Amino acid sequence: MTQDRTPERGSDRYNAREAEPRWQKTWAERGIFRTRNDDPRPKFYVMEMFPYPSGRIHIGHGRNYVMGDVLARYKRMQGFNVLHPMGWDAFGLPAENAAIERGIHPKSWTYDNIAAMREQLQLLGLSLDWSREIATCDPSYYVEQQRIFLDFLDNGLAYRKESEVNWDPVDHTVLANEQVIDGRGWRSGAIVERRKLSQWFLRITDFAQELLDAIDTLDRWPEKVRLMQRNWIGRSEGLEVLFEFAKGFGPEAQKAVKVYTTRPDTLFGAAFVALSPDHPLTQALAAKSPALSAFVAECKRGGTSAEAIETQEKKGFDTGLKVVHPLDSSRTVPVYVANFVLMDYGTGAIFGCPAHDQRDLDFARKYHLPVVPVVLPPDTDPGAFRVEEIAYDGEGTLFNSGFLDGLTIDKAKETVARQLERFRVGDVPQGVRKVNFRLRDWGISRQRYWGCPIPIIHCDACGPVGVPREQLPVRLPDDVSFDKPGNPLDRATAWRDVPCPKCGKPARRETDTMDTFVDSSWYYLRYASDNVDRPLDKAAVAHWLPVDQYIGGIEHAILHLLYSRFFTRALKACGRVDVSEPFAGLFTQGMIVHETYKDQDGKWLYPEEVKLLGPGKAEKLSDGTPVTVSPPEKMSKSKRNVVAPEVVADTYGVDCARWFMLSDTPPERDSEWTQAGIEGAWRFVQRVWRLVGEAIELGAGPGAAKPETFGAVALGLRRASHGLVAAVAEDIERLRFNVGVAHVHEFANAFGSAVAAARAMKDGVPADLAYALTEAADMLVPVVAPMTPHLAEECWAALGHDGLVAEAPWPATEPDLLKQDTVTLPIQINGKKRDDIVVPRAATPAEVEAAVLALESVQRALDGRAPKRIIVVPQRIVNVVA
RNA sequence: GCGGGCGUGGCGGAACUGGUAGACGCAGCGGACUCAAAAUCCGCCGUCCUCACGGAUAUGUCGGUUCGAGUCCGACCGCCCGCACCA
Repeated sequence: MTQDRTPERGSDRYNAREAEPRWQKTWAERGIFRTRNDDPRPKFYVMEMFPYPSGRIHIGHGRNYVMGDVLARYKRMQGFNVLHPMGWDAFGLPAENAAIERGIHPKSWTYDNIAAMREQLQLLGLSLDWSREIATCDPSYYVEQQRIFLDFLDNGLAYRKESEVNWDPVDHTVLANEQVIDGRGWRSGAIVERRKLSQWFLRITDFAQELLDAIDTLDRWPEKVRLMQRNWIGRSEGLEVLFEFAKGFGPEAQKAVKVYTTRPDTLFGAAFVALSPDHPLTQALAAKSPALSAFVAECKRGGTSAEAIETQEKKGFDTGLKVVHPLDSSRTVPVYVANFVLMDYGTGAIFGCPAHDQRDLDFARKYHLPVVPVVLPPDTDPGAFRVEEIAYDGEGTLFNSGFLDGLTIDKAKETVARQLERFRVGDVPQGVRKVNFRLRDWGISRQRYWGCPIPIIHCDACGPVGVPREQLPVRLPDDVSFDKPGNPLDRATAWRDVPCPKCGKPARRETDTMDTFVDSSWYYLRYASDNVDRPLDKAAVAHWLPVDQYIGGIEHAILHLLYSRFFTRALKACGRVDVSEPFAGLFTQGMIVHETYKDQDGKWLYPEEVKLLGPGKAEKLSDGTPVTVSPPEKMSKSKRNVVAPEVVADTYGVDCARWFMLSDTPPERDSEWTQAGIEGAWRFVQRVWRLVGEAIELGAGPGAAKPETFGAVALGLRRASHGLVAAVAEDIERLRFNVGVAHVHEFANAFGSAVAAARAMKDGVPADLAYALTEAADMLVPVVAPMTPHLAEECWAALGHDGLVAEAPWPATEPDLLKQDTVTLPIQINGKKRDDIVVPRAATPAEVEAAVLALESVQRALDGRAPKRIIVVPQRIVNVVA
């Protein structure tokens, strides 16, 4: 294995193009990244969010894989049994679009893309266990997903209900919210209708409280993500209150309407009650009132987009009904239908307190309803307090509120709750405490072809029946056509029409498929099995989970991560796994951005079509015409500001790309890809190669005996070497790759100085320095191995080591070399640095003080006076207060 | 509107729990080597004053706590991100 590649000094360049494929082949042949479940070493599970196989990757996609790879390789060297898998999030809409637009079958489009992207990923030299590769579109993967669905069904975690969707009447398809633009379908341009369909839901809300509480335990997640999840779950504590209709002002069918409020303290400020347009009472009233019916229709026309909602005016319709105030039977309050009241939150009805809620205030001003303030801000004169255009939602004490006057908001809430719990309407309490969540159950039905089939057969007699497990998987039929709008599965009669498993009568398969978020909610469990064709292996899952470090984009902060957290809990409830939290550590990496270039005709140009002339200046390579350079943006095919990994590999080698991606910018921030940057990385790679060459030439070589004593130069180098090992270990553990890179650079400078010193010695290199030079190279190479693995292998072999550095242990450090015998203390006078002093590390504060007072600079500053105070912070600093 | 984060040289950024601000890299400038260039190596590189020694000043702005503040507290300015009729 060991080859003679001793670089000749100065003349020999490291040839990445030749070396990189060679080492990748060696790794693959030896299968060193294949992980065994029965390995006795402690486990470490690191994974990056798996990619959607969209076609080809650009270098921007590589960043998170490289970061995960550095950690995986480092942990292996630290003696862990590392699981570092890869797979494909392979179902989804783009494959169907390709089928519609280009006539390519989604399956072949997807698998072709997977093949191309797998090759590109392998080019990056990632230490992945490809034997556990999965593709979510493969029946071997989704068969288990169908079993899981049936388990959920059996355990009451999956159910069917009517739900509204965005329906495109031209394409005959359901649209996601983001596919609705200005109320029209993004492809057809048809006005989108809201249609009710019977769909499958997963009961994530059963776990709302647990999902919320457990966020507190995720101490290795970014605070930002934890906060986003808390907000998304959106717990609120409130009260459901029955408002009885006033005599002669109620509907016939019911005595009272139930509203939900988190501010029962403001009840005395109630000016109106408002119902959702979808409220059953509204529907009943609209049936008899054409005017109300028209108003409801108008409300439904509004778009669902954020902008549409934001700009939408508050509108109401006075039903003419009146309710009695729950705490003051002498008062009545009008009942409106209002466009801003949501049916699927709380009870679909609210009471409005205009003085303390901006939305209610806007509504009240429009319909000339009374605005009575009931919460008085601290230190405010009750006579002078007015609410005009801005509602007051701050702290204060109650007033204008009868028996609540003088209470704090919290006390008043409690008092009202107790009161209304005692009051009765008929035989039920008028008020009931209620916790509500913003989180809704997860609708997973998609009216699409390219997704996991829902294993259900609909029978007119038996209803929806689960496909018997021995008949799984329900495979997607290949023979479908995309020449007509709508879901091809609806027309695949040979596949669709089957007998009912229960009664045998003619029935039909469910033609909806699952949301692709289902596919990604459990794939990290699938990797745990070393045979992915069998059902989830509970023991393997228990062994590997939770994932120790998960790395991916911030765009998945809410849905994917919340769904995954739900899935582990739901599977646990079904007895399938024993883990609750899937990801112990989460890291969200930044994107790679690149300048964009446009020629004079406004056409986007690829970076390789452009010659850079200076900051912000460039010309077209082909004809020398000026090019407009715009600030860096996320790499995207449409703007052509992409760099292909193959091109980088060919010119500089992938180690350069890896090194550059890890350099300079903190990994959680966006990083700019530049020509100067990749060239800097190239210089560094060559520099390491040269330094190793110098160490081979000047050093003691492998197996040399360690000298008894070391001179100043050798000792200095040894301290630097051992310090490097310790520093970079910590940097990688903390995922601070940019700092790790800086530490390696710093060491390279020290190494270079020691080499120069060795060369300058007339009588040859002394044994102590020769030993230190070899040791320095033997430490530097494993330290850079996680980051530039190919270069490291080449150096490792050149240094005369037999095995692979990828399998070598992380270098051991000598504790004595990590601490200095003396320390340099900065000396401050009145907080300003005036001098330095070198003292023994163990010096007592009294000794330091004496030495400091003897300093000429201190004497000069004191000018004969005694110092007021001397602060000695051991091993840090001394401050003399004059 | 609500919530969160961030402001450090020409640029990316470093600075452990309050203890030498600007590590390291990029760009720039000067030098060595070379017929010349590339590569490489050495030196300089926040701002202002000074030939220099040295000094002053400096982490968005203003104030506070402290022997000492980039770091802690308060107010303000600017930028970025998330959520958004959730009662």
